[in-house]
Parts: sequence; structure tokens; C-alpha cells
Amino acid sequence: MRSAEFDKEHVLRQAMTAFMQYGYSKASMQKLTQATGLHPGSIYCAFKNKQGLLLASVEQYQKDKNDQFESLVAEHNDVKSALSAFLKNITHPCANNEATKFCLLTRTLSEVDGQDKEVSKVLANNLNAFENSLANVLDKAIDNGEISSTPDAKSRAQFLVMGIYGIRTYSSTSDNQATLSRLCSQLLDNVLN
Amino acid sequence: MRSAEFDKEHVLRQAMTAFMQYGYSKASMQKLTQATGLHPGSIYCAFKNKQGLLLASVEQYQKDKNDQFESLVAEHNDVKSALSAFLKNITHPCANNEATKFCLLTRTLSEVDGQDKEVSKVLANNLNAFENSLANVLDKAIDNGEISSTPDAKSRAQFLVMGIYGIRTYSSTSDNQATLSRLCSQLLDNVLN
DNA sequence: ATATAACTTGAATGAGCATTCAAGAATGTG
DNA sequence: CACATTCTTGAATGCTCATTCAAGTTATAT
Repeated sequence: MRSAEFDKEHVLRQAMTAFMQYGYSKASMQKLTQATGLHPGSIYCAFKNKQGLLLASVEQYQKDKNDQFESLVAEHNDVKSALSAFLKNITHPCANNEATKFCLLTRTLSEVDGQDKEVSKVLANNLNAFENSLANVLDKAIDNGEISSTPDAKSRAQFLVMGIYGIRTYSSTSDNQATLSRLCSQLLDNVLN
Repeated sequence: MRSAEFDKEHVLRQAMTAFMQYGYSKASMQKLTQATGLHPGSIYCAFKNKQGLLLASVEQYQKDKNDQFESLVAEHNDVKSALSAFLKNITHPCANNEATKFCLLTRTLSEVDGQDKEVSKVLANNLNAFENSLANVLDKAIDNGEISSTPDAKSRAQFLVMGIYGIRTYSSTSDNQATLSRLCSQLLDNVLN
């Protein structure tokens, strides 16, 4: 036996950045080989094809984002400040027009929706799973008495997710920092009241 | 002189549907020739290239959407019911998974953002122009006394637009009619309070 | 040390793409 | 009716793309 020479997590993080930056179809295999440092053959051996590399990248992305979110929640005492920090983490790259300003899940979903049912399904599942994480945190806040039990955590989470999607799209039309901040706090007020 | 044989508006509406359905890059010239009934040469003669056809389609799209919105406002006595009907018009194709569920402007922007600056600019300008139309309507509601003057019309319009973007993306992850309706009314409540 | 299995390499392949253009058809004018 | 102008046609062009694969390279076990 001989083990692969590359660090899978590292490769997937490079690949996900390329997918976020260029979009799925515009992230050509040439760009992906440059980004990952892997040759085409190695990518096809390890991930079967370009779609396989995407799916593996999505899995890593979801894991990374979940870890980030968990530690953000752990760092803050109340849900309001945790979510506020979370929203700031999202808008900061948007306002500064960084390569990571795009969400890998929504950007790819917007691209393949209505065409690649399999990938669409995976992406929607991942997004729904994150909505559930948000709902869990909101549920704890309800138990704590930090927020009221109506609307319920699920409805609140849905509205929050909708707002996040909206803010991300909005930032593509205007990267005005102040506007994005105001949208965030108005959103958060609405979710937590 | 000999005039062109095709109806430009009709052709543009067919083209915009193809762009909405497949996305800009996946709407191949082959698909566009089928959709429009025009031969490649005619498209290149009339619109210079594929990007030209997109830009012309975007112009037509904006015009059509504006006309629809104006008549919707004219049909309703108060802003609340006008905007409610407007949101219903948006979510209906989403919940029924129709080809027109996508917004040509946001879908294309998500695709070309960070790559084609020229097209991005045009799309962002069109989206901002529509936000202004919404702000104008809200301003009239403030003058009428239907809603309060704080927050101002512009802030309200921004939040509304953010919500529309969000609902559209949300519908790609779940086409549950009830959820989309609830998101719409919660959004509208927040915009008009 | 040698064999063998596994990984790496990157040029080659063929499909699909946007775009062009020269030949043909139709229109309006004198 | 004939000419000039403009529009239409669709095959041809050259490019980029995802994918393959046979040759080369390395690690491990005996």
C-alpha cells in the first residue's frame, strides 16, 4: 500500500474557494488543478470527476461552517450577540468584496437549480440542516427565557435564513457597509422580537 | 430598405425565458436559436453577440416588470394590498416550480458577479432602479398617512428588496407554499410597521 | 534488494461552445 | 422588369472544456 500524497482537507478548501469565486461551471478543471496543486488524473482518481470534487468540497464547507458557528455560539453568553457576530462574519467579506463573500451552497444552487437534480438536492439538504442548527440555538434561547416562545424557533430560523440569503444577494448590488449593517440589525430585531 | 422579419419584443421575451431557465452560460446559442426561432447569424446581426442578446433581454425584462408593477399599484387602493399582491406574484411561480420562478437580474448577477464587471453593473443598476420604484410607492404611503415616516421609505424599500431576494433563494431550498406565504407576510409586516 | 501494487503525470481525445461568413433569398426602387 | 440593398441561412472555424489513459514514479513488504 501507498497512501496519497496530498492533504485532502487542504485540497478541498482550495477547491471550495475556487468554486465560490468562479462559480461551479466557470471553475474549469484547469483552474481547479492550479488551485489544488493536483493534476487532472489525481482529481479523477480521488473524486471521480468534477462533480465529485464539488460534492466533497460542499461536505467540507458544511463541516467548516458548522464548526465556526458552534464556537461562535460557545463564545457568546446570549443568542443575540452570537447571531449578531455571526451576521457580521457574513457581511464583512461582502462589504470588502472578498473572494469568500459568496456562499458555496447558495451560489452553486442558483447555478444548477432546475438542471442537476442530484446536486440541487444535496445543496438544499445542507442549507436545511444549517437552518435546523439555527433553530436549535433559538430553541435554547426560548428555554432560557431570552426570547418568547412565539413565534416558534423554526419560524424564526426560517426568517433569519431568508434574511441571510437576501443580504448576500443585496451585497452584490451594493457593497455599502452601512446599509448592510442596518439590514442585519433590522433582520435580527425582527427575528428576536 | 428591407426591414427585419422578426418581432423584437417577442424574440427578447423568448430569449429572457431561456436565460432565466438555464442561466446565462448554460443557455447555449443552440438553445437560444431554438427558443427565439432566429438563426445564429440573425442574432449576431441584431444583437452583436450573446452578451448583447442578454443585455437587450434584460432591458425588456426590466420594462415588462416595471409595467406589471405600475398596473399592480394602480389596481390597489392601499400600498399594503398592492405589495401583498406583488409578493404573491413572485412566490406563485416559485411554489409551483415554473420556469419563470427565477429573476433574470439576480440569477444572472449571481453568475457573472466578480467576472463580468460590465454586465454586473448593468444588472445592479436595474435592481437599484427597481428598489427606487418601491421607495417611491412607499413614499406615497407615508404622504397618505398609511405608514409612519420612520423608518424612511428608502430603508423600508431596502429591507423589502432584501426580503424578496431572500424569499427567492429560499424557494430553491423548499417550495413549501405555506412557508413562503408566511415569510412574505412577516416580511411585509416588518416593512410596513 | 527486488517485486509489486498504488499513486502521479500531463499530453491526447472528443464533445460542445460562441462566433463568422459567403452564398442565397427577399424586398423595395427606378 | 432589373438592380441594389438588406436580411437570412447554416455549415465551417477555432477555441475551451471535462475526461481518459498509458507511461513513469514511488513506497512498502518480503
